[in-house]
This record gives sequence, C-alpha cells and structure tokens, in this order.
Amino acid sequence: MADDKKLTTRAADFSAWYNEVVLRAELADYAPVRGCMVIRPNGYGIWERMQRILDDMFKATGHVNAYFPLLIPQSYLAREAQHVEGFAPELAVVTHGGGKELEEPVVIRPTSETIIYSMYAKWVQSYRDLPILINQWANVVRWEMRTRLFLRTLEFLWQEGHTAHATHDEAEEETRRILGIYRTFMEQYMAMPVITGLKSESEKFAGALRTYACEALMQDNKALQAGTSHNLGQNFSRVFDLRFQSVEGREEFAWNTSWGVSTRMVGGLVMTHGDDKGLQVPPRLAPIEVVIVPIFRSDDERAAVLGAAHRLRDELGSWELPENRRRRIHVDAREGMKPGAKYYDWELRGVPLRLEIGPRDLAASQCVAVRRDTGAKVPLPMADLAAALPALLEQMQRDLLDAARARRDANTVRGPITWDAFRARMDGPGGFVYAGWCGAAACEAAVKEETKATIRCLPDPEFQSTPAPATCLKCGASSRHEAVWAKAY
RNA sequence: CGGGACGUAGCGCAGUCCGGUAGCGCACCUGAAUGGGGUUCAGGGGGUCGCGGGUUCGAAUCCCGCCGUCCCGACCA
Repeated sequence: MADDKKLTTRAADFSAWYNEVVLRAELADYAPVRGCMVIRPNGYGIWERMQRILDDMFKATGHVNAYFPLLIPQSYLAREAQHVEGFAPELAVVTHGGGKELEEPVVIRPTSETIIYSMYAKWVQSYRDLPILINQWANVVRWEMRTRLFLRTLEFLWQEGHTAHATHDEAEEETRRILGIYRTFMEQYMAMPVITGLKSESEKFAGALRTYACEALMQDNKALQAGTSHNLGQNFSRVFDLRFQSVEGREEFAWNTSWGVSTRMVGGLVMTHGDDKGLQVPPRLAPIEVVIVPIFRSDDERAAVLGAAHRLRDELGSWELPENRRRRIHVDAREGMKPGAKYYDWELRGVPLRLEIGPRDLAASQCVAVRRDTGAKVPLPMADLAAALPALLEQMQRDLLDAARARRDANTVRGPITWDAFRARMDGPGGFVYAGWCGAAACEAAVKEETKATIRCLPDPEFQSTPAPATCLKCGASSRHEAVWAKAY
C-alpha cells in the first residue's frame, strides 16, 4: 500500500487486495497459530446471517439440529478405506490428556461422518426410524499446508448435514434437494451465481458414491467450490453397521448423504462483489443494511440531525417490527470524524446503503440515499422511507446478482476449442471453459499437470451446451461428458 | 516440505551494507477550531529492535543457531 488510505487495486494484485479487504474491513485477523484466524464481529455478523438463512431452509425441509463431539477415536476414521486415505494427511491428533498419554489417540474431527453414522447405528432398528435428517453447526480442523483467510484455514466453521434413508433413490433425492438449497442460497442471498453439477471421480469426497457441488467464478477468474452434497451410498453404513429392517422384513444397510457449506463462503462473497473501494455485502446478507451518517456544524444542528437519525432507526429498525419489515440500521455518531471519512469507512466495510442527513435535508424533510454498488445518490422524502428502503435494497440485491452473472458469463467459453487455445486460455485470462471429456482419468490428470486447470464439475442439464461437445479436450476421442474446466482455489 | 521475501511502537516502514545506545508516517490520548467525500493546529503517551548464543570497550546493525509470518509450488471446503 503506497497510500495507506487506499487499497491495493484488484488489477494490481488480487491476492493482496483480498487480504487487505478482509483485514481492513475487520472481517478477520490472523491468530497466533499458523493458519488460524479470528473471525471478528464484522465477519461473524455475515456468517450469522448465513447461518440463520440456511438454518431456516434446512428446517423448512424437515431437518433438525444436533451436536456431535469434537473428538473422534482414531480407529473410527480408519474404518472406511477411501475416507481414511482422503483425510489421514490432514488430521490433528490428540495424544495426551490429563497429563498422560492416551491409550488410543483421538483425532479432532475433519468432518463427522464416522462418529455420526456410528451413533445412527445405535438409534436405528427399522425402516420406521428412517429417514434421519440431522444437521450440525460445528468447527472442524484440517491441517492444510497452505492457508488463506476464510478460503482455507486449519480450523473453520461450517454446517454438516448427515442423513440416513431406506433407499438409494431417497438418498439421491436428498442429495439433490440440498444442492438446490445451496444454489438458491448462493444466488438469492449471496447474489453469487453458481454452476451445479457432478464432481469427477478424482475430485469427489473421499468415501462418497458421488459428489455434487456449487461452483462460482471469482473476479480473478479462478473457481471457488462453495458447497458440496454427497450421496454416500452404503459405504459408511456397511462399515458402521447401520442396518434397518425393511418393510419386507429384510435386514438392509441404510443409504446416507452428507452435505456442507462453510465460512469459506465469506471469502467467496468478498471475491464476488468486492471492488477497489472494499467489500460489498448484498442487502439480504448484510448485518447492517443501512448506515446513517449525520452531518452538522453547530451544536444545535448536531442535536437536530442526530435526533432525526435516531428516530429513523427506532422507527424502521424496531425489534417490535416483524423481521421482514425491520431494517438493520446503524447510526454513525462517531465524534471527531468528518462525514467524508465516514463514507470511505462504510464503503470499505461494504454496507449496501448510506443515508446522509444534514441540516438542509431536515429542512426539506428528506435524506440522501447513496448506493454502495453504483454510487448513485437520490434524495428520499423521510415519509417514504419505510416503503422506499425495502424496494431500493431489493433492487440492489437483484443488480448485484445480475452484475456477477454478467461477469461470469463474460469469462466463460463454450463451443469447440483446440488444445492450444485451451492452454492459452488457462495461461492467460482464465475463467470457465466448457469442453468435452472422454471420461478417462488420465486425460483429466494430464490437463491438470499441463495447465493447472481441473474439472470443476460435469454440469447439470440446465448448464450444458447445445450442441454437446463432440470430442475430448485432451485426447480428441469422442466425448462422454461435458466438463467445466477452470483453475480453482 | 522445496523456492523467495520478511521480522524494529497498534499498523506500515526507514535505520543494517560502513557497529556508537532508535526514528518517520498513520493510528492513539488531551485541548481548540473544523464538519455536505479521507480536517487543521498545538501538546502528549507508547519500542526487552522475533528468540538464544557468539564477536566487540560497545550490536537493531557483524557471525552461528532457532522460531514465526507472508508470497510462489506439491495436498485441499
């Protein structure tokens, strides 16, 4: 930062810009242990909004919350071969407790499949006990080599849903239902457009039958996996002896699903909507939707302006209002800071709408509304605010999604593409490339080796191209799947 | 774990090459004025120079070792 008032621009250094936004908007800070972070109130407030909205969506589809322990016997992880292979390198293992070495080490959960399905096995006798639709909000630890604030930290917060069903089809339906919820959340609340689809074998969750994911494109044209939903088949139920008696009286293994989204989404939010002025939080997700900046000179003006500001907040933000009509409003009454400095500060923090109220506005019974996204200023009569604010905020919510979608589409390539053109694309601008794939793991690996690009997903039908690609991007053989390729976080 | 950079006040840095007992900007505190896009002036507080050892009359500075952080690669939500 040459000028420490200004952010590094995205164009100059996207990584530096990201770090500066996270730190200076006070979303998070580095903790003493490598790879760990403190989520500060501004960041946690966004996560709390995410939690509330998703939690409501889960509850509305029949799920309930529970809590399973942080510590898991090491032997549990080892029972499912693929699973242990996938997670062994990144486990944090507790070897001592109470000053003594433990007989069997316990691991800090990297995810909870093993402990949860072992418990389900105790609880399920017959098909009448199914389905089990449990979610938990928890922290998990994965000892990653390279970390980044929100995007990859040793410890992160997430929700993990774990369900058990009587049939494969029911489990598949659940897996897809959750993927749909994630997509709706990301598009309608985060204003972050995503592609949904199936993960390739090499990218799927260790222990899953198949993994579906939501993939978003960040402003640096790298993809971010924002949520995953796994059909686990009977892989875990066989290992943990999760059986039930069917209607026909047979003993059968249950069919499981698991699915999760994490605080990584906060990073996705920053990299989707942030600009060179700082963060932008979509209104539906913003802990503060509207900030009122009072403007005054004399003590008399100060009293009048602050009085009006607080009255507005009390009227439109009262806890007595139903939540859908209650505006989340903050009055910035800080002393000794000029209004201009406050504008920059709230723009950095990403508050969607600013209301300026000064003596001239009071005289005209109005205030000046300024949009964070466009910078557009419009005078609003005080009497109309209750109706005007929700309309304005919803308009911004739509505009943010439209802008993000337009940006993604402008950085997406479809249609026949030569290998050289693909390489040039990945060496240069990046972005999503839809291309054919013969289905061979060797081709997938070769593409990754030579370009760093990976298959983000085999897109769901609504995202697929017409006509479908005819040949494999790498080997030229006939294509079996259309794949979305990109460099990824 | 490999490559690169760095570690000096809350933050960002200078000082290190060429050893002489620590400085700048921002932030912070007090007072006054200012206040519709990053205020100004005056005064003030704050640092075992990452840690340990060595060389030296004397080390932020030279030497050795360790620790940590960030960036770039191999693993991953």
